[in-house]
Amino acid sequence: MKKLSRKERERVIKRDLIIDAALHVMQSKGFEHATMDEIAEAAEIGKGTLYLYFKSKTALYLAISERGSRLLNDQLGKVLLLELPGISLIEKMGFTYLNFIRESPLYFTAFNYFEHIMNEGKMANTPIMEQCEGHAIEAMTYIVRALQIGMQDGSIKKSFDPKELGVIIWGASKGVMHMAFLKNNANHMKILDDIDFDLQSLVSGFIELLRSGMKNDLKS
Amino acid sequence: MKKLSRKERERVIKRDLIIDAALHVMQSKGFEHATMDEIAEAAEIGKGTLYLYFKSKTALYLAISERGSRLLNDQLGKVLLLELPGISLIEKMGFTYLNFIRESPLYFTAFNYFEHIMNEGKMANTPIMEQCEGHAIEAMTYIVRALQIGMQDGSIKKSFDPKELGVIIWGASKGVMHMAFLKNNANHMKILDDIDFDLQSLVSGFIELLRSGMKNDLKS
Amino acid sequence: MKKLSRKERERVIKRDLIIDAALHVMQSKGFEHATMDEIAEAAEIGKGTLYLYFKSKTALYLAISERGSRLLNDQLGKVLLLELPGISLIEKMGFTYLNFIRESPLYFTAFNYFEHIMNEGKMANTPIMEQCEGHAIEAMTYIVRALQIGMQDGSIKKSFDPKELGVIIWGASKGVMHMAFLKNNANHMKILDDIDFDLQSLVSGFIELLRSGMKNDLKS
Amino acid sequence: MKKLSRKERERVIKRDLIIDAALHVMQSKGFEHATMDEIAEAAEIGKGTLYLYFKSKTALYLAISERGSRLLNDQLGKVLLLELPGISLIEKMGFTYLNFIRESPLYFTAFNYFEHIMNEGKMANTPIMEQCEGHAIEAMTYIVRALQIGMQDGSIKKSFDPKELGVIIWGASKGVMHMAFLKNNANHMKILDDIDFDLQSLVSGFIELLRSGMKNDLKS
DNA sequence: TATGAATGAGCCTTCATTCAT
DNA sequence: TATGAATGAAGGCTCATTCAT
Repeated sequence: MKKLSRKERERVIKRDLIIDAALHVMQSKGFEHATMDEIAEAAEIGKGTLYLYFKSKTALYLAISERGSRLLNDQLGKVLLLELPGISLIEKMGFTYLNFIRESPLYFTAFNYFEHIMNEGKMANTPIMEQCEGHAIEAMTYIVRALQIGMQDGSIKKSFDPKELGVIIWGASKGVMHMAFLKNNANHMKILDDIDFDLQSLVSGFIELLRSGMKNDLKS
Repeated sequence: MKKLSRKERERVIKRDLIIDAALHVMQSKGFEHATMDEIAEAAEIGKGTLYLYFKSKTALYLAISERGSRLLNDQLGKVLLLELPGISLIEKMGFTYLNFIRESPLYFTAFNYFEHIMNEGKMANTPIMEQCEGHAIEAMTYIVRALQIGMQDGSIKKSFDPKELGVIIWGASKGVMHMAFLKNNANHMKILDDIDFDLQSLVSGFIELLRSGMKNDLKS
Repeated sequence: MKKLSRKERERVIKRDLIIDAALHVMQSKGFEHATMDEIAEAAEIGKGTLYLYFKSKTALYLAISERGSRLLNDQLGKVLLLELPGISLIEKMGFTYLNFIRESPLYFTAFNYFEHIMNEGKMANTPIMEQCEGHAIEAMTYIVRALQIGMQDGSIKKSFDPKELGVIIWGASKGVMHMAFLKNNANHMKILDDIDFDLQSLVSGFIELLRSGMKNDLKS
Repeated sequence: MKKLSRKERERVIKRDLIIDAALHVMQSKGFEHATMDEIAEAAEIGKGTLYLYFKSKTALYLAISERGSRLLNDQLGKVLLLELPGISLIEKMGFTYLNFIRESPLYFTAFNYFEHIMNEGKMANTPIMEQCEGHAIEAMTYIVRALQIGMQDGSIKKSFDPKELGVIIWGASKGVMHMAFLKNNANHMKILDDIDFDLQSLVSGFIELLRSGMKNDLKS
């Protein structure tokens, strides 16, 4: 499509390396305890340079979220191309989400950060914010499309509004993922010790619950 | 039961007034941007007095969460006493949660704060922290009990492990509530504008989804 | 002499109990980390009551110092009554000081506190301050008297000015005691580990040094 | 020896300027009443910059002590190179110490602060702390060496253990210096008014006392 | 473009002292 | 006389952001 000059290409690469470094720092220090100094050092650049690439700490965090949701959307988009009944698409999307989070759990935190920022009304109308929001809309759209396909092929009940159901599934998925993460943490709640589950089994159960709940039981 | 002296009663009342003030400040400033100075001023007490009642900012935040979950548990506990099939108990609990959050949305944020603190491992072994955890366990127990009742009375499938299903429902509920809040906020995502829903309808849909998913379809 | 009413006697007793408690708290917390709250609690009185007996934290500290130097002076005064050559009186006073500090090391810190306060010019002209200063003058006087006796009975060189020598001995003694305390502490300097000494041996050496230095060698 | 880059040299210079400023503030406010704000203002830098050079208030204090003891050791070390009997070396060291303190009395307070910190066990194992301790050991070593020389050349009695005697001299010297300072202060004890002495005469007297006490009287 | 020294607003927390009861 | 709840000044420290080189 558009051709980037060498300078521009180098800039994009460096930007990505900074995000890599930022993710690395957050893995050990936690999302909000990571300082710009540490990130700059980890990226092996000066702090001033860091600010050349990201206008603020928030912008850097959002860039992480943006990258994460972009990568996730790539995978969700491919699921939608499969020749499967709608309900199976939803199921596949669920496991796609699960695997993505399992491999890069930090993005999960980053997504939450994006929503936090949006809620606070900060950085409205900035390009990065709009990109993030665009990705969120895209993800929602994939889910809604799969639901619509399912309602048309008869695999999913028509009693739900597809958009509303999309929001429900999206929200509920995040909640279940969050719960699973709590257990994985060193300082989780005692109650979770009594229950034998992990990320995989919890999400599987959740997807099975969804499947049963959405399934069209009527003979047509 | 136990009789508190006048001093003790006054102390409890004042403590509650401080929590009220803290909640009020957070409504305008947001949970983490509220400062101890502002809270003290809102409570019309000196900053030193504030520290007399709450050893740290975190302890104050946790006290808010503790109060919230205590109030919620009171309501959940009463639901469990109703003579209803298990699946209806779950449904009622869902709406109880919904209404509680609608009336006191700040507690929702406070719950999340508690989990955040627990995850970070701060303040482990403090009384307030253990109270909060106790409440969380209690809430989970109410859900699991309702599920067990439902499995016995035949209103809920037996294919799920009740405890694991409890975790799923608990997590998913929080996720859906969170989604609904995003919409209610002034700076919500554009995608949510296209969809006609509110807290009520979204949770209703979610509960209906749960109901269908858990319902025992077999003739016995 | 003067007769104290019952009220006055009780007040003196209580004052002493508070000083006991304060000393006890300082033993564990250290002189400057002891708070008025802890001291009041240890004395089993209210904080307000504490302020009825001592106008300020500094006044309390000075009262400790005052008691300490009063007790020490009592002992020094008795030494002066002994029928001994002056140089032996000095020696005896040195060991008296040593034993007093060994039995009640906290007074040593209290003495230093008094000098600290005096240096800062705080609380000048208060009764307690003047009492403390009076005790210090008294202690100095005992030393000077012993020196004068020694110079008269020929046991001590006359080449020194007795008052100046008194100041030297007084200051040097405190410095040596301080050094010995450093060794007794858990976190003392490594250099002190290489040397085999304790409070007793160090002070003995010091007194022997003094004795030799002051001794009159000339045949008269 | 080692070559510092321009940046490194500038940093060292600035660090020294900050220490100068800190010393200046302490001259008027006293050691512990000097605040980081005041010191930063006196150094004409921001508070953040101050923390860039010194990690904590304690670290700054220790840096002052470190500089002081380094400067003093330089002078003590040179004394040891002189071709003089041991007893004269000790005497010269005494006057070296005296003059050093007279010219930079604040270092005297700083030395005491170092011992205070060491006693409390704070900041153990930090580089600055170890430097300070190293300097203290070095100073002690100079004294002990001079004593050993004196015992070998016959100018000092062999009846003392040189190390123990070193500790005694070191401690006693500090005590006498301290006493002399009390007199110089605006709010000194009245008793000192009656005595005609100053830093110089007091220390001279003390050194004469030491000399007599240590001198070898035996004809060899 | 790259740097990193400098900044300073802002926060939490402590604790001696007061005073109404 | 006794109390202890209330106070608020004061201080140390962090860290995102800027800017001169």
